[in-house]
Amino acid sequence: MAKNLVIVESPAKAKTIEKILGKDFEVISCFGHIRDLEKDDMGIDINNNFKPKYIIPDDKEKVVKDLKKLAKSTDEVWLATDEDREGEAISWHLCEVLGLDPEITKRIVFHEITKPAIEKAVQQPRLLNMNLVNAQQARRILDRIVGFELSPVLWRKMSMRNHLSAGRVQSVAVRLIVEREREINGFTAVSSFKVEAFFIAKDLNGKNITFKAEGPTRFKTAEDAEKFLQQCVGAAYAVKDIQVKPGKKSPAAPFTTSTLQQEASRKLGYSVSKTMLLAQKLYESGKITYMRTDSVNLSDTALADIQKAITTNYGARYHQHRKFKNKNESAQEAHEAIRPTYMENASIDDSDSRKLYELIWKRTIASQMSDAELEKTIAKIDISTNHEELTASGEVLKFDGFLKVYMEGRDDEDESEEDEQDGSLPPLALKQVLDLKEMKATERFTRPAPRYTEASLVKKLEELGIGRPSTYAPTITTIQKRNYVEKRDKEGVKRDFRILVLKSDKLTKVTESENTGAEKSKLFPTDLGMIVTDFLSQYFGNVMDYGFTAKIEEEFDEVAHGKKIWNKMLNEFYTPFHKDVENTLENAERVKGERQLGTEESTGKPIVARMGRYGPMVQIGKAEDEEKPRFAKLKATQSIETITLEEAMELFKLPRNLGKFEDEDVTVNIGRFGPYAAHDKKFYSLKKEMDPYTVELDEIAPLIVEKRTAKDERTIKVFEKEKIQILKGPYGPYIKQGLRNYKIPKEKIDTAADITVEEAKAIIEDVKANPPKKKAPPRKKKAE
DNA sequence: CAGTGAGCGAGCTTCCGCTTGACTT
Repeated sequence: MAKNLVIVESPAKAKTIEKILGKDFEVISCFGHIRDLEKDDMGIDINNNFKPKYIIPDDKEKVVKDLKKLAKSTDEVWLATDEDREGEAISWHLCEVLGLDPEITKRIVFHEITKPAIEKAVQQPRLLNMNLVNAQQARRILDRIVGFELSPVLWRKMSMRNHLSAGRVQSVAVRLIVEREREINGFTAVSSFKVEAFFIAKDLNGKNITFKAEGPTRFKTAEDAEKFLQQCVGAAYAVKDIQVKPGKKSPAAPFTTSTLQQEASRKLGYSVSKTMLLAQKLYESGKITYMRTDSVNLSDTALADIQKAITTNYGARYHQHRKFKNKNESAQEAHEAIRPTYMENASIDDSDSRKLYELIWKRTIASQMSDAELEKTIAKIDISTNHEELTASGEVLKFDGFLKVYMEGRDDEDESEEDEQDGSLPPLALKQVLDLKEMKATERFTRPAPRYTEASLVKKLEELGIGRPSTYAPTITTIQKRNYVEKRDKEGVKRDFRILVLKSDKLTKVTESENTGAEKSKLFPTDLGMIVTDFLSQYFGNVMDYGFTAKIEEEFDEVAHGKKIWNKMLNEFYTPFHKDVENTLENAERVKGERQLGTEESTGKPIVARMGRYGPMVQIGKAEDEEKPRFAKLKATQSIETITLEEAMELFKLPRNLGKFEDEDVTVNIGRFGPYAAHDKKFYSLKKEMDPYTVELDEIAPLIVEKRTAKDERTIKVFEKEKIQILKGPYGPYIKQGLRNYKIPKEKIDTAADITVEEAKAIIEDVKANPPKKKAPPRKKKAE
């Protein structure tokens, strides 16, 4: 047994550190937090100065048991959890649980897993910082209060009330998406005319090439643009001025969790959870450093390693030492930036994670490479018939620098409308006369801000200081699981635009069309998300404010610096917050999100769109009317906020009766699992390309026949009387009786077709007697 | 698998931030 026990958070880290520290040290992982607030009564004694009640969660009991055993049989325990608020708290919980004295237990910290950093840390142990621990407790308790007081308000006040939730992070994330959607819905595109002239000139080899020059202004109307082009009839064009300016581009900082998620989304099309899953794999196999980090820092050993790789691969001229500073104030920088552990591996074998690894490798390398050097040329071109001038600009790369390896991607949000890459210009001389090929005035439209992708939402949250590297991916999963937000594509719509062309002194007009507004894999708010957001914003404006987290983070910092008492700070938050909760429970009406659409022509009955118990719907007539109201579910892409009366009426065309097949009616409707046809008490899902509003009987009939034969193929054997079937499933053959399925024992799988009634019955009895183990055991009620 | 939609109200749900495994009726 080693003399010293070092406890870290991550097992992969434990392995590496143990190698560095040698045989006197055993390094073990506690797998993150080992205690959490109890769930009953929120786990907080609010009337007793917010005294927390901590328990060891079921899935941590084994870890804690092992830690206790090791701690007992060792001379000294060292706490080496991460150097941030959470890490400090984990160390304190370890003291409490393992019976260590926080006044003497050695606490060590390092920001990088390198031999010098760790050896240095061991030589300079400190003690637990209780102020920092208290800041963490305040953070934890505040989040619990917000979550566990707001969620029940939703259960009481929403018409759909199962599994709803609210929280400091998730509710603001949903709000961002809701507000962006409304911004887009309320946006009106304005058009203007952009003038481009195409000239011909000789390049260095004497070959004619075409280059582009832009007009002086954008014209608001087609008339103004036409007037300008008319003025250019018969004009001569000459170069009036040439300016050449040097320029440069610098590489981006190495990856943090958030920038990795953004780039993997832009360049590889990965969801944030896919990125994190692959990064975890790379980390566990020792290929990259820790993947949940907000730091852009690189260790000295890494810097030396990177310099070597650059010099070997590209030459010394391509290396430039850089130190990046974090732009983000909320960063806690407990780790390094995300980088390969060994720069000599430019790629790896694993096919799943190779692309992500190469992205990390390139980004890391590029971050220590020279600037790219450019030469920007701007030429002004005179028009003889008026006083206006045209501008041609070109950019030539003089030295590629970091661009040899890597260029950061962009979100459409950052792009201005004219974002075409400037090409190179032919050599031009002052007063040179130019041949005009043609001049065009093209109608262009302003665009609303794009909807968020998962990754651009993470970027926004990070800017607001909301959430942490370990929670970005789970938060995005949560708001989708709660059905506040959904990820989907949107088809664009066709739009005409006008072009005026001046060629050989003749003006012509053409109209072309383009597809606009198409989006792929974007986040859309659901009706539920909008209604919940509106409700929370109305009654809990403070928590829903985009600056709320930043504000309380400042207070947590004050606690961490000993300038504020943690429970006093909590009390200042809680008193008004809880008053809002009580007031809302007492006074707020149940929310239906109702919107009037108009009246039904034939009867004069009101038509509304609203939230029902099973989702958004439209309703004709009122509940208190003599005749029952009619209901119809909204389609997946429709929303209460934007549906029109015409679209609503269309929904009432279902169910449709298509006529008879084999003497039974065939009806078509949309159910819980999408469009289906019903025939002879059986159901058939419609194929994706079939539209339930227009589909015909002769398209449904093959569906019915097809399902019958598929069922025959799936069936191995049937015992009619006992209602037992032996069927072929995706995991192999199984037995079905009534609605329940039973697993066939391994030794009989291959001869499933030979199973007799008696054998099948025996298997069923056997499974019933020894039910298969469930994934998660049912929650234990305390026996005390 | 594929009805529903009012109101009453059993008993249920819920947060954020640290960390990884378990698992195919």
